[in-house]
Amino acid sequence: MAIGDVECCDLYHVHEDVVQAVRERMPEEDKLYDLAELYKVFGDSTRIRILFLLLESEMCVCDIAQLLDMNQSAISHQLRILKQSRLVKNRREGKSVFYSLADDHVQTILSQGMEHVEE
Amino acid sequence: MAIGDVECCDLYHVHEDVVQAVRERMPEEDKLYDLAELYKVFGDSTRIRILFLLLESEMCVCDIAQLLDMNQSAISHQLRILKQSRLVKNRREGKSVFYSLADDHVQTILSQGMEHVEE
DNA sequence: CATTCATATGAATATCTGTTCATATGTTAT
DNA sequence: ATAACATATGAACAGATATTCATATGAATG
Repeated sequence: MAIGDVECCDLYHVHEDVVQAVRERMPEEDKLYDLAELYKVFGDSTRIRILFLLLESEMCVCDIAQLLDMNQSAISHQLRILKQSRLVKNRREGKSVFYSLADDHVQTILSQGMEHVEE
Repeated sequence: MAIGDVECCDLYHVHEDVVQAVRERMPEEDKLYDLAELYKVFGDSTRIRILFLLLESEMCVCDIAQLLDMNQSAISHQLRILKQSRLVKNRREGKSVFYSLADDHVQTILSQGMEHVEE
């Protein structure tokens, strides 16, 4: 048994070259972690609904809260998470703060996922 | 103030036609919920790592557990979740059960997300 | 048929996460 | 400056979730 082989199921199902290939082609741990973190942000129906609203037009916190029938604080907390992930951006106009999607990428990811769900 | 208008921020930021447009173009609640559920599955680094392993080749539970240095039970639980979401499929070969990606869609979603992360 | 090995599953637990409540910050107008 | 309004934020709580442990199921082999 060569170094790098994986002993498994009391047999050697996976040979050294395959293990090497898998290990080499696996992205770094950090990237996989970040990727999971990104999906986690999409993985909440409140945030998904916010994103779909913003797909239509920019909105202030109060607009979103009313359209989703939720309280202002909850929306504000979620917007903070969305902003930290750079999925939305905001601009202040007087007392209001208007949120919009950060870039086209968000729309792409959403439609991609929607395709899968609609299958 | 017409029916359908949203009173907001003590002003009428959103007019009836905009509200109507947003409401009409919003996907159904059920779909948004399902979409969030889908992303939730991708939103865990153990499951992400499993998916990236399976991108390379099909593997039995034991292979995966060893490659990820986790115990068999944990992997089995996660594979169950992945299978319920139809992201992976499996086949039995003797005592082993081999898992693989359910379809090309999974790969597309993964690479899509990875693009965003790598920006 | 009993044993061994691979996988699945239920219960328990510790951790994480979303919402609410109370309150702070920041802006406008009187 | 003070009042009124929009938003942000911290603490607390309830509900969800990933992992572990113990054990069950299922298949091959002597």
